[in-house]
Amino acid sequence: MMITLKQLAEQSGFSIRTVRRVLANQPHVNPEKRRIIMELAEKNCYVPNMAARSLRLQQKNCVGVLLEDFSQNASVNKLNALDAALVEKGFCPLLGRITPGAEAECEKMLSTWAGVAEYVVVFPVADNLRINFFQKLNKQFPLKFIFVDCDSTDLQYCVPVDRVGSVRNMVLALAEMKYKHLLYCGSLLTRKKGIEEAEKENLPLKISCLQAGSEFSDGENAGEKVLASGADAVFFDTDRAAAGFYRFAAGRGVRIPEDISVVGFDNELYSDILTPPLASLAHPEKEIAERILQIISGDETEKTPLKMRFIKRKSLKNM
Amino acid sequence: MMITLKQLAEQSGFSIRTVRRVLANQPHVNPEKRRIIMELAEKNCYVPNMAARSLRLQQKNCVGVLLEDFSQNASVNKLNALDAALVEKGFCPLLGRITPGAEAECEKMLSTWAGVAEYVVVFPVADNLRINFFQKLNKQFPLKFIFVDCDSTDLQYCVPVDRVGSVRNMVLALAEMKYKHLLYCGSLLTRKKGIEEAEKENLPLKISCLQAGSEFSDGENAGEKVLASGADAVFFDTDRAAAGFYRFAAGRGVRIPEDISVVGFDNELYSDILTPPLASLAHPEKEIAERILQIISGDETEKTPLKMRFIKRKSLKNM
DNA sequence: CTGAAAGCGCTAACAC
DNA sequence: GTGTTAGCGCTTTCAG
Repeated sequence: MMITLKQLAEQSGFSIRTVRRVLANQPHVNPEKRRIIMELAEKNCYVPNMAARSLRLQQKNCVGVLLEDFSQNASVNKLNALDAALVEKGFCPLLGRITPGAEAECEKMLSTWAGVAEYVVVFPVADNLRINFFQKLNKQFPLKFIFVDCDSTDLQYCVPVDRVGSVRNMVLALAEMKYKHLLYCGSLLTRKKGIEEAEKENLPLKISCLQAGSEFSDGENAGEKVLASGADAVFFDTDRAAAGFYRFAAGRGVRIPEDISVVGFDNELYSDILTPPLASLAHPEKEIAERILQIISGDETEKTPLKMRFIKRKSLKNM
Repeated sequence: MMITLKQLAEQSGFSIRTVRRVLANQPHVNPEKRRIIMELAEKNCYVPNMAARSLRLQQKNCVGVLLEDFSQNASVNKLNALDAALVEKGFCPLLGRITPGAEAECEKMLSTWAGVAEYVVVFPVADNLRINFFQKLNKQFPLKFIFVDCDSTDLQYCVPVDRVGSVRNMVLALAEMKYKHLLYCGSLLTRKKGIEEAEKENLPLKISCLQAGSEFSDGENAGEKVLASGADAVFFDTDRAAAGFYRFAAGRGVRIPEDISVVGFDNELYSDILTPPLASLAHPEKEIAERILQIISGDETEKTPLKMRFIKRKSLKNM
């Protein structure tokens, strides 16, 4: 099935060393012999065995990627950007998942990564981080974990994303756009803190809060209260919740953005497809991938938290 | 960094063989020695080296997964289902991408999979399959390719999905729901053929076709012509195109499903979030994953093409 | 019950 | 220019 150097050596009549020289493009080989060996290798589709190579060189060219959720929270966008960056540098992404409640399976999986991967990138659903579990992993496995978008400083490597500051900046931007009254509808800590940071600025913008969940149905169910608030703009925990509000609005004949403007969070794949396109805070996928590669390459220079991008779309006025 | 069996043997004073017995839970070890070795291994977080293990056992426990697109065509749903199934059986998914135009990089990546993976699952964007390239891969690499949702019979392993028959059945279902006039708006071959198959049934349902692309903007731009057709139901190539029509409808005050019912294709993550929720043909992700695992496990029994599920939602009448 | 040793495929130091 | 050989960490056969 898989031809080896040794077999190539036997079949060609030359030694392993010479065959190796040819296949590794090293000098000091008789051109004629080189040609013969090259042909033989191509004919037999020689491909080096990665397991043997890793073992011998003591180098691991896989990078583990751990996702909590394949369908939400724009994690797929991050995976996409990271995958592209990894492959470009010759690394192979090993895909895994952390399912809350299935920690044992996760550990089993990680143990099969030892020896082929050195780093493991973890994309946790933030605000939902089980720090203890990750710290245990950090100690238990001969793997270097890189935690993305996670505030703890105890963990070996981190790619911090400043959600709080990004929310704050978004609020400032809304104030600049002459909005009068912003309602925050949600319950996630980072969003709340960002709102509070913005409040400290004494903006000419009234800010009020409505406690609600972060799912589609939460946004839909909060609809009446959102309207009752009299706000001219509403910010939701997630694009999902914002999409729920869209449905409520459609049912009630509420016009977006004429009656009320809407901002979501995560910039999901569908945000642009909704009508009107939903303004949202986008994760800096590219920059995250870059940082991760810096860490893996050993030149970890930048440590400042990354910012999210405020994507203005037609769910805001004058877009 | 990573402790080895040999080091464990040296530190404990016993032989590699004995240490191995303990760690592999094999019998015939003095209980006291077992205890000592066990403790030492735990203290040092011993994890077996996968590269060495693969090499020695000549078995590959990674499975490559090749995606064409991370954001469209519900490929993420399939990836999700496959990943879950693979991990459950103790396989590690190796993630890769096929970018049209970047075949060379794809080959480079595949060559790094040799020795750690035996099978590679390919999720091509159907109707867009570059058979030649895949056949070349099949010959060139010591890897067994499993092509999902792909009609060619020349390729070693296949998990066929009967798109044509599924479209046909969807049309029959619409006829049963008393629709009078269905418009197919698109250009993809499998959809067209499915429509043709349905036409052969002489249904009490007028069927007409409108040539259009499969992207969001295509659905949006086709809006006027769709209305002009007088159809009471329209079927698009993709959910994306259907979502484009939603936007047109919102702008023109066209009510879905009162004025016209809509059906998409792919059952994207957002289809349920649109207002009204978009009826669509869903890929049989779970069944695909099952078939793939059957092939990998060597008991390839079922060969009949899988069917897609017609997901009825409120973009249809009386839902 | 325990240990010595071979070998998976690859790489590279060392000879000639 | 070319060949021999040790060894990465693990598994297993064979001897004691």
